Amino acid sequence: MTDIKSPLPGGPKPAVNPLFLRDEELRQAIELLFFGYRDFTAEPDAILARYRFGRAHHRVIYFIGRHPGMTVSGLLHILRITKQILSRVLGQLIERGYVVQRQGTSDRRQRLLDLTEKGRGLEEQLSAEQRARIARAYREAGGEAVEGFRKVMLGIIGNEEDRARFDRPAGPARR
Amino acid sequence: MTDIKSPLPGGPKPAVNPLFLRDEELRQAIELLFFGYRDFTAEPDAILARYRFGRAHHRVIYFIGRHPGMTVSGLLHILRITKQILSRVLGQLIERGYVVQRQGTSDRRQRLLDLTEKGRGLEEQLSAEQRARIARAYREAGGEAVEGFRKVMLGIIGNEEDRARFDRPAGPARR
DNA sequence: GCATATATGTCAATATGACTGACATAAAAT
DNA sequence: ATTTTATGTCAGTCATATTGACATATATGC
Repeated sequence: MTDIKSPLPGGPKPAVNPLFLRDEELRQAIELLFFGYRDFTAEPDAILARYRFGRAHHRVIYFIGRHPGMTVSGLLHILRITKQILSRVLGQLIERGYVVQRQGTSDRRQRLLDLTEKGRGLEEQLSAEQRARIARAYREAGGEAVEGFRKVMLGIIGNEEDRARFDRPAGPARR
Repeated sequence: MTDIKSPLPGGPKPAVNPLFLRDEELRQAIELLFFGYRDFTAEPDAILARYRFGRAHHRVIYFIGRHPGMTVSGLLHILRITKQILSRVLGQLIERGYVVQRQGTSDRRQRLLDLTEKGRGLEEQLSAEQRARIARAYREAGGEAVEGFRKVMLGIIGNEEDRARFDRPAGPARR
């Protein structure tokens, strides 16, 4: 697109947006993220409401499901919330039988967290909606677009540590 | 880059994962959105906190700035919140001089909303951080990736009406 | 072994964002 | 003239999130 860098093959003067990253394009990106995230979270939120859970419960369930044996401090680090609010949300999930704790073996101060069967059921139900939405979007956009989406999203994620999660540990394994 | 569409120059069989949309890839997308949105909103949130405003104030300021003369019901429709909470947030913004109301001309029941100079100043400050983040990500990812990002995000946005906002009313004006 | 640091938990106070439900007013539409 | 629409407001409730203070158990360093 927009051939900056390529010196315009003899045509009339460039006239193509000299800045390229113009305000309109950047604002559209802001809005894509806003509307996208709004819609991306709407369905799980509706399910959660039926359980009298909130979005925070979803995130906790999601990451424990993704990383069984996750510690409390691991969750705090990912979610960037305070231990007080995590403690409450986690306490509710444990009390209602979605999550279990066990003591760490090498460090017995740690509480290792796992989903119960019930927890895996809810996790599946919640993320199924999101996976279906992504799958549809990916399918319609095509493989090349998906690569572009990943690149841009990785660029938006600020720190290297978080980016490192996406080194395709079990990714599409293409090539 | 990445020459799909060009039919693989005589190479060995495609062998590209038959399912392609596997669970791992979809979960990575979920996490890209989670981490991306988290980082995307972190800086504005920090600025807003200094004004004792919240994310809701940001969204209201953003969309009024984007669409001067926006009505209350227009905001309600975009933000998908109740009039009660909008009324409170909007009231605070008006009271503190960031937004002004004027009566609609064709329909005098309407309150048309605009940013004041002060409001534009704050809007600029808030979205500058986000635009800089996107600009960096776009620049690093390249134009083709940006197109892919847009395609996928549009796919994630559920309804046609919201998607229609992105018909490049003033987009890159390519071709 | 003692001191310190870390992992976790808990009590309290506070703010924001969001909801439902009920009701009110002004103006437009039929 | 009645009804509908655009907006606003009061009241109650809940989830998410904060800061600050303090407690306990366990590791770790010296």
